[in-house]
Amino acid sequence: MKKNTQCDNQSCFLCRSCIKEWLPAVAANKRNFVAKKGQVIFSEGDPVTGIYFVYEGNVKVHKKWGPDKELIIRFANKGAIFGHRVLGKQAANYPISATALEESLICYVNMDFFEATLKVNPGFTYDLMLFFAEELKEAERKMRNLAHMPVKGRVAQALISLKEQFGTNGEGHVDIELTRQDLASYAGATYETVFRVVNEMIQEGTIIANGKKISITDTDKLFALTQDSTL
Amino acid sequence: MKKNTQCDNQSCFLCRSCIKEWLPAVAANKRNFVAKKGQVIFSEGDPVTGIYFVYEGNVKVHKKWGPDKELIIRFANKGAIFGHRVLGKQAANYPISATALEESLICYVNMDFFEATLKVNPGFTYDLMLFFAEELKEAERKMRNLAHMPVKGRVAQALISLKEQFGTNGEGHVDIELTRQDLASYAGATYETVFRVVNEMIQEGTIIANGKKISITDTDKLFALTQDSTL
DNA sequence: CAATTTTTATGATTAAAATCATACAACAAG
DNA sequence: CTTGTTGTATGATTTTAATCATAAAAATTG
Repeated sequence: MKKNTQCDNQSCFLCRSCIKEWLPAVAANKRNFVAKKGQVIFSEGDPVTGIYFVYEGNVKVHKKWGPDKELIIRFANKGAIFGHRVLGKQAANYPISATALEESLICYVNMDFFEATLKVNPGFTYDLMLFFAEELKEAERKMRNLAHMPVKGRVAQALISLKEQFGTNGEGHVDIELTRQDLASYAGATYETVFRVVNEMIQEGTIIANGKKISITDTDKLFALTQDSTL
Repeated sequence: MKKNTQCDNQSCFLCRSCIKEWLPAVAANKRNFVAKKGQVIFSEGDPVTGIYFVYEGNVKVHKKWGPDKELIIRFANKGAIFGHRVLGKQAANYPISATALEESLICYVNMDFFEATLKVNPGFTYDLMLFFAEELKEAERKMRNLAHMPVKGRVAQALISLKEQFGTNGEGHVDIELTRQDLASYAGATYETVFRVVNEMIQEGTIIANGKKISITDTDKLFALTQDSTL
């Protein structure tokens, strides 16, 4: 049950994409820490000090609206980078919050070191650019979905994305346990609406849910919900 | 009234960010062409062949939903890059469509040359990455807005963004003429709803509209519409 | 393990925004 | 310059999803 308190210096986005010669510098400059379940790692509006990586665990990246609404932008799990939206700006603020969904081992490097890394590793800069391009493509798809796709489709899409990111475990259910509220925030809808929509999906035999454990039983039907009906 | 048919090799994102020594290569590889008003430059799903820049004019980047709905992701005007979401992938497809809103002078480079440019110009890669980071931050804000902000706020935000991007001309109105339908597609709402909301804003003295010419008369009031009321 | 907090569950009501319907104006094209 | 198309204008109706209200489980914690 003893957990690691240090990362292995080779799994995260940073260590994978920079040249080997730079790894000792990373090791010297990184700071590992454990974030407890529910712990806010940084909050929207906080001054930017550095960039984060997930070595183990799962972190939600979210953006608030009012006191009790939020949109979950993405989940950062093993290897993922977060807090990277603000680069090249001095004294900027994080545009999003990051909260651990489970106990997570986080790796942190400050901004100066991160910028040095970019300078020394053109390959890393290139990979980061590709990653951004991919995220942007995805973000634009989600924007379109939020604007035009009904909630049921968005929930279906959310489940598909979760399955893609987290895979399925031995019992066949998507390997992440989210509260219905978090699923709702990820789909961009309210808890109640998502609750109803999930029930419909269960009724229709598209998914099976046992509390937070959700299995997709009819991938085609789920996928069909994400398509506009007119095609 | 004679218009340019060639760009000046110095104004667009590409020419501004790469080293001077590379400019002759750009000049040799670029292809300029004029896109007429309403002309579809490429369409969602088309195979990717290269990257585009706007030398003059205005291009909407949009994503369809069904036969008669779309979300306008952004407008690309003087100097802007578009069609850049898909990089590092061979044989991918454009995830969005690009349509000229007015007669525009476009500059095109094929994918091979663009990737060569990235290799030879680490500074360009870096700038492109920063640009992506900025766009992503903006996209995430828009996602949150689409999920939680009412239409009126989204229209207000759309007008503010348009003013930021296009400025105001001599008569004080935002220097872009959009159909109400395009404004609606940009705000992620229907024509009718936007029509009503714009009328409200006029009534409330926030903006003045003379057909497609829109002036912002009360910036504070407009801005207030984009904030969540609970703060 | 009792107490508190969080999460799930579900019906009833309301509000927001989409859809439908229709008319007219402006503009482009033959 | 008349005809078709595109954009504007607006009321009525319907749909979707949010809000409100309340209860019961479940999970966490002192």
